[in-house]
Amino acid sequence: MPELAEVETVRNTLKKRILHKKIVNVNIIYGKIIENDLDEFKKILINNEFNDILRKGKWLIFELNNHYLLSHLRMEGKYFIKNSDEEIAKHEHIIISFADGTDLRYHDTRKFGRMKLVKKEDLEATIEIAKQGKEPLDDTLTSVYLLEKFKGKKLPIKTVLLDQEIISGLGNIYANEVLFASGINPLRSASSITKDECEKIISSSNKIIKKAIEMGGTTIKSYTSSLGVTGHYQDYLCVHKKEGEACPKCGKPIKKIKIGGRSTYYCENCQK
DNA sequence: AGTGCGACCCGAACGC
DNA sequence: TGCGTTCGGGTCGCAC
Repeated sequence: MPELAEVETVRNTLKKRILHKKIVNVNIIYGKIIENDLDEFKKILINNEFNDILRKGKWLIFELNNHYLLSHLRMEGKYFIKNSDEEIAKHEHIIISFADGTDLRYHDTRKFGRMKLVKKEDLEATIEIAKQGKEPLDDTLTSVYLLEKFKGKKLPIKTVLLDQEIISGLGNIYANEVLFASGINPLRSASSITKDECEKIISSSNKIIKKAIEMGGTTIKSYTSSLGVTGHYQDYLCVHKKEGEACPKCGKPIKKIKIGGRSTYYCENCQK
């Protein structure tokens, strides 16, 4: 559950459930998720509380007193809310217990997610946050901005759309979908993209991300959030994971290739 | 600097 | 059936 839309869904659902509850215990089962010293991590969280949850790109930002907890779900990170007396399930790696007898549990089959505590004053300088580019829904994401970023880049446009320092929040699934919606061949170099095509990329990203947020995100693998929200955007995918199926526009079979080591799906006929 | 690629993980899907 | 192998997903770090 990798992308901006999913992270936004998690943010909204968790906000309703965990704010202003005193943290009484932290149980770390798999520590490599956490980038801080583990004792330090526990010490800062215990007796603290979450005051708000923010988001930047695909990073969740839990606001504590004096600190922020950054959390990146990567592919399969999930948060569950459970009663503290429930048995710890497989793949639950970090358990944050509240005074009211509930837990916030971080579950990650692939153990790819990351967490990091930073002091409040250090947030903006934190490399993971500082590097984030403009978000698809941000008004300041303009064709002028994209043209400037694409200038001189020989890399395929597909690869460049995945660069979080340029557009923050697009992952492999949506990059495939955005290029299909924009009628752009994923192999073209970023520098060959015209201003008009930049406009198309922006409007398609907007449309796709908005729809995906509305649908609770995409779920290639079955995903149910802590609150029973299931992503339904997969019902709207045009090309991703559709190798050999008919293109929704022209009916020719969808092709699958690798670009920069990543699966890329597109229609040769519709994407020039 | 820009670019390319392996490493990190492990369940699912695939091949035999 | 059961085994071994491959793949995928986002990001970092290292090598060129």
